[in-house]
Amino acid sequence: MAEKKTAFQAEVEKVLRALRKEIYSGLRLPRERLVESDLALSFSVSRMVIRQALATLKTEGLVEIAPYKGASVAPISIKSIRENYQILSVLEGFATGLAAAGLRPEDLDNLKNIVKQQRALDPGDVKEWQRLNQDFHRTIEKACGNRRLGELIRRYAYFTTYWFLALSAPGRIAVNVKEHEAVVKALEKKDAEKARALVERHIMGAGEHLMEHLKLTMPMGILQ
Amino acid sequence: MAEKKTAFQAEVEKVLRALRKEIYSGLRLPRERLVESDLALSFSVSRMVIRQALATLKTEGLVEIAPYKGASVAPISIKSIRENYQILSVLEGFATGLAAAGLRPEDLDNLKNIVKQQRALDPGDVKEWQRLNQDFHRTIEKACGNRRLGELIRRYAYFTTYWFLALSAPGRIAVNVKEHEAVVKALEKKDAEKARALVERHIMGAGEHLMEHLKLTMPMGILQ
DNA sequence: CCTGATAATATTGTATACGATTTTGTTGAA
DNA sequence: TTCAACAAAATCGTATACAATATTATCAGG
Repeated sequence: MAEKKTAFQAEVEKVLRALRKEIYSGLRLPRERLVESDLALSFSVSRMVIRQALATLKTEGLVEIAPYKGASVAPISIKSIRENYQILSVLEGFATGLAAAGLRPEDLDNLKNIVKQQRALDPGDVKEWQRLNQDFHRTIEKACGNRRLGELIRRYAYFTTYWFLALSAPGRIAVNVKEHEAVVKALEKKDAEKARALVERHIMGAGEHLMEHLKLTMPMGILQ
Repeated sequence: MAEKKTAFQAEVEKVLRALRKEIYSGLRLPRERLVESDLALSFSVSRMVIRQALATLKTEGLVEIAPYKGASVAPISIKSIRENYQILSVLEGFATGLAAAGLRPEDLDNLKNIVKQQRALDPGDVKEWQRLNQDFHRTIEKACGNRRLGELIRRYAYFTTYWFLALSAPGRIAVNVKEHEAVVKALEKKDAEKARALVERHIMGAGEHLMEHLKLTMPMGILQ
């Protein structure tokens, strides 16, 4: 994206990575205030860096900003989760369809390898599963040949690493791996339509499953 | 989006509208430099306002910004046009599918009315046609029930009003109106799948037509 | 006249300072 | 006690000032 970075921008990205992690790991809970001067102090960075980072997080939907009131971790609602998953599933599905055409042999090998690792995984190792899952989709995004689409997907994909999203994962891993296998098979046959449909349902399915799970297990009040 | 606006933000939006118009009307040509202090003077607004506006235009893909070199109108390439149309067609198609479910009767009437006006239009009146076209899609975006999706689409839709994009319009109006009619029919039947597919092809088709047109008529050098 | 080096100018990047707004704390009357 | 009114403090928003960088102009040597 940015060919050359200034020191300022590098600092912003550092803060960005840190804050994302703090938010989606659950260290910062929804509605928690993010005071600029505090953050500036704790990251030993100027307040402008923090402001820039917060503005970016706003576009990712992770924080809300109100004039003169400041930033806070965005509250999560079933509605916002659905909105995100819908967008992500559509974009990622489309990207996969595009990738079916231009996929290089080494990319396909890479995907097969990822799926194999996933199948061999300890069913409780959610963290590693999440990493492999990310790798899988990242590979496809790169291969789709639409740079702008890739950037867009990445922005929305941060969402899926939210702390509570992992809650529903253990029961999904087996299903997920099967779906990945089907996607790889479709890509191998260069069946763009099928690959696209599979991924779309794959992601939206994960979303639906998650939302059901949340409705049952979440203490009221955290969700919106 | 923004519940409350500060005076600063209002000024930013004013500049934003003006600059978008200047760019996509052709007043500012690709690669033209956008010097902050000049713009600040001509809009009688602080330089910070300009900077904020330029940053936003960057996310819309209308301008490029390089550190210490400043902003310039983004050069257009066939590739970037294709990327934009792909994204837009997918998102708008999906939104239409969603809208099929939740469309209110008055929205449907509204759409029918727009199409009727379009059919009665003087084939040379590209400006009015563009306006109606925008109305048509805006109505659908609002009815889709996914706020975030609507925002996203709007960001990418600015692109389609680029000055040279209108060049290919006259030969397209008849086709376009027919396609709109088909979409309305699908919506009336609440056939989400069909509405989605129609819109997707509708927009991507417009994109393909445009790109063919540009390859033939554009003086080399303006395109990238 | 060209070319490279250097100085002068123009332009952008950002830390700082200060005004605007919200939030918190205090006080006194009902 | 509870509440409203006001004051004080905290926090945010942004214009300004200056530093960093890029661009243009100048000029000496070939």
